[in-house]
Amino acid sequence: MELPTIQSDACCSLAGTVIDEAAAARIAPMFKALGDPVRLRLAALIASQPEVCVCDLQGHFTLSGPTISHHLKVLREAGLIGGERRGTWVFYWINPDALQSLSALLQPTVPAAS
Amino acid sequence: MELPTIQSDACCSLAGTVIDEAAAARIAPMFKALGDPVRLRLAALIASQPEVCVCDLQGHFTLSGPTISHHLKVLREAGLIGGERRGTWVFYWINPDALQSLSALLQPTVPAAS
DNA sequence: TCCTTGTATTGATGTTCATCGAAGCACCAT
DNA sequence: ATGGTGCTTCGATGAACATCAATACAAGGA
Repeated sequence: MELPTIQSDACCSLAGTVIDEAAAARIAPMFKALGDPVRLRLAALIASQPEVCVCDLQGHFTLSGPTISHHLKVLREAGLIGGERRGTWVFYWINPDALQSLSALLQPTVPAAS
Repeated sequence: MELPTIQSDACCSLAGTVIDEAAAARIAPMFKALGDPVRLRLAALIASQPEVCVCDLQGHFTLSGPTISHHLKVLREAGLIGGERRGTWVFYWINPDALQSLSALLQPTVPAAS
């Protein structure tokens, strides 16, 4: 059933390691959160400034308030952003560590010598 | 809610730019493809070697053949992997460029203009 | 030419998801 | 208090998704 495979050569990878079931269950929700066009743009908007008020996000979309709020919740539960109410408004900020860990996971470990 | 993290004025970002609607529609499907635990593990397995036979992938999962085949198709249509039949078996390989572009997008430091 | 093995597609089913309107909560000003 | 504004939660709905069994396709061997 299983063919022999060549393992030795330094190859590009998702961090060069095979991801076990537990790690996949932990990491996949982050990618999933970024896997919606609205949330990807929301994350980029939030990441473009130290912090952003929800009131400033709504104008970028032709979506209802509840829908924006839903997507922000998904991003927050994935650990990609944090949020806090301050007085009347609610502010969100990016979680740089989460972005960095995902970026590192996708980074080819061995840059091809050109 | 959590406390806000202190951030310098040089702010992290998804490539330091706001993502417009068209770009989001193009990029989000790649993240979405990685947003399933099975596909994330499949991608990591494929990326761990120059190329992998489907027959070597099946053993890592308790899923039916058609389901594995479906997930491979999703990864392929997202542009993350390529595949080819050679004789009896079908082989898949990772698309390093796709991974690299996603990694760069998540990189906190703004890369040099390209 | 058949049979076997490996992989993909089809069709069906239960679940998850994106979205909205309505309602609720939090805060502020009067 | 009372009302108003900003955001979230609730409940519902139609679409998308993950999964499997059955079927089909492709290639090699008897």
